[in-house]
Amino acid sequence: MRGRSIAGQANGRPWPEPQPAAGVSSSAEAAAAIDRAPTRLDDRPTMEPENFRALEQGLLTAAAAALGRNDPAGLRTSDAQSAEVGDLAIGFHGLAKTLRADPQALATRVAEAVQGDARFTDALAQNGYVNVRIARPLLWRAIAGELAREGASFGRDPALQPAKWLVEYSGPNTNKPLHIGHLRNTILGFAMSNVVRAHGHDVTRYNIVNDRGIHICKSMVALDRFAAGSSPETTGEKGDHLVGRLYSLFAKKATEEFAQWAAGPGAAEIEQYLATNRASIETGADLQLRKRFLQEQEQAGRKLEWKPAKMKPQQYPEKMAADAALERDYGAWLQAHADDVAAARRAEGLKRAQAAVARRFEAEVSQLHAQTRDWLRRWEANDPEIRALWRRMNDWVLAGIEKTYQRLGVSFDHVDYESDVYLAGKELVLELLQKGHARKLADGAIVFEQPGKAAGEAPQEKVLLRGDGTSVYITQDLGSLMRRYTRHRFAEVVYVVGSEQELHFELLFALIDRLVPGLGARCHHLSYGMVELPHGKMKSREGEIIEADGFLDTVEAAAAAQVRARSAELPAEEVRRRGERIGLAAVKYHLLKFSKRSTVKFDVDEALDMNGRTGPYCLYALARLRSILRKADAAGFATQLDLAADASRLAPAEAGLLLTVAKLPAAIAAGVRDLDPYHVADYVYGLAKQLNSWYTASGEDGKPLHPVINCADPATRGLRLSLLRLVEAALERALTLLGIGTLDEM
RNA sequence: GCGCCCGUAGCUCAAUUGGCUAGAGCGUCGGGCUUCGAACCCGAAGGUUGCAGGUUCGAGCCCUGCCGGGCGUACCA
Repeated sequence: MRGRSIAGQANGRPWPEPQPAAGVSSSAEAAAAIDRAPTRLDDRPTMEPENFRALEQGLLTAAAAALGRNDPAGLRTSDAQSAEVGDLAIGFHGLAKTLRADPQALATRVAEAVQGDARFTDALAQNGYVNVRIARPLLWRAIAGELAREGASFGRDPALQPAKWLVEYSGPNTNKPLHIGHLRNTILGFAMSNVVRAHGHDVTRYNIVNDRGIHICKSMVALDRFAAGSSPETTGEKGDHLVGRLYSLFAKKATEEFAQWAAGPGAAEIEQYLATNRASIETGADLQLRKRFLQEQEQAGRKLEWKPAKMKPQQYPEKMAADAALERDYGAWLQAHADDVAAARRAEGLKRAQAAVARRFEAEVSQLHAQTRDWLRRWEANDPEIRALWRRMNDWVLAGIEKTYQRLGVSFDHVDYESDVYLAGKELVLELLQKGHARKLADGAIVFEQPGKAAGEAPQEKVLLRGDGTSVYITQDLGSLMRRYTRHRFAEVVYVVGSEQELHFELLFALIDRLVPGLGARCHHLSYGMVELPHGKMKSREGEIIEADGFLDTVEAAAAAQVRARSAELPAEEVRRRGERIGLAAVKYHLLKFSKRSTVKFDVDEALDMNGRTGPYCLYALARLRSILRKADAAGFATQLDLAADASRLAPAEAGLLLTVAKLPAAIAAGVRDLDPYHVADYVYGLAKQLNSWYTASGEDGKPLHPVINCADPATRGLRLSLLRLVEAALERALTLLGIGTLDEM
């Protein structure tokens, strides 16, 4: 599993020509797909559309033909305005512009032509759109046929040119367990890789383990000095938790060491700092107090009014008077809070002094930090003793993290270790230098001039290689990216990394583009928002994190408690199993239901909530559906998909379900287009909701509108059972793409 | 300071990439279990899409300027 040596790997130049870009999605590709699709239904009326997409293309071609055009360029389908007016719509605003025509006139002409087409049963022209209803038998055969043919690969784009994709996600550190931030990354990345694969591409999943650097040395030193002999075997802890605890222990001991020093030999140094910086400290503290005062006032509805840009001159006197009053109150407030003022100044002074002195302390006084630095040097020098300890502790952590991946149900095809790749890239930087893309500073550092973003802004000098020849972050990423390219010749690569690293990836992609022209545009940063903790509600101190395993335990236990409450007779083991599934579904769906840019405010209560737009809701809809199928089976009814079912009996809600089933490929395509699995999460909920609504719908008399097992008419019952098979397949498929496992019973 | 992202219902978020009447969940109020699973369904109230201009047949989406928030701006990773 450990990555192979990369020695000599970077010698394969010159790099081969890049492959033609296999686009995420482009108009050219769409046009090519239209050309390829067998859509000339009007020429060959007996030909059946092989899938929903072909049906849409058939409609577009018919519309184009009605307007005297031989291809549907410039037209595309969208959702009908409502289910009452049709299944699909076409808007004519764009075409009207190029034709210098009235959109409504075009829509009317198309509506008239479509009326006479047996494939369509209704056409309504309104507001420059035509809303069309598709003949039910045709709709049924196209969609049911597509699912029957595609099976487990339902959702792919048959017109797609498959390409090689790499998706990198998770990126754990070996000094601590996974936390809630890793959880979003890992769930998002795994779902993304599934969605790209489902679209039809060849995907390789990558993980990158940050297993080297000063952080892991701290855990090692803590073990050495304060916990000698500890191991997962002796303490019974999960390896990642043990090492994480040692890392915290190091921080605690280092703080103690500093406090001791500050109270003794360092006291004079701190006092001196306080004396020299007194004025600045008092200003800083006072500013904070003023901010506090203004916040208090604002809550009471008062604030500084002086904003000349927004004021009319005649308002000036009034606003100035208001502000003056506020200032007077501030003076009084300060006097009333004299103790606070003194305390704030003391606290601010101490904070600054410690920050200022701590750096010197760490570098010159601290024994702990000295040992850590020494061990890092020995690690880099391949000291066998240090390497052995490092390897042992990394293995503890990785074994622990692997367990977390297993319970999450995520996996990788390749794992890179930074300890293997961190030296790669030096030669690439030298190559950039040779080719004139980078230059050398007086101290030997090699820098790249990243052009300024704003007009007139000076270019930023980015260091690619330090003066002493050592690598920085970008060096190793450049090396591993090139290594992956030479190995896989990928068409596209996706890095799932938080948005705070956008600049880094811009630089990385600009650099790789200099080495392999055109490659930069095929590298993507799936940049997602932060996971915020609700500070108010949870009293989470700064730096405190929610650790993944414990969090998952909490959610799964809460889900299990609900299962137990609902079905008391269930064996404990089954309660636990369902709790796991439901809890995981809740967490995963919560992390995927927002678009990627959105910051997720991780309210544990909200993630725990099983009602509303949640994972458990989706699981429930599917479990309910499966319950019907089970009972139908037991009653002796055929429940397999019947392509020849009489679709003319489809109720409106059922045609709607059928249409939604058919839109899974579009949701997947949108997910790939935006590099955001959120579209699939949105799809699942929409389908589940539609199913629940259909299920409970009743007529004026209060009787169920859509009985299945109790349906008196065998043909309708068969059709409904078939439809449920389709919905089941679509729900199962979409949830699986999100990495959410389903249940037969809840 | 500069750059990127964001600002939509009380709260949390969508909006088919510039198109039909801006939609969901939570919360609030009201209704629905003697028939296939109520972790459900139906209905109601709730919007000057931060503000001001501009482009367009058409703007939540594009442009400009403000206001407010987040992130970044390392020879850290």
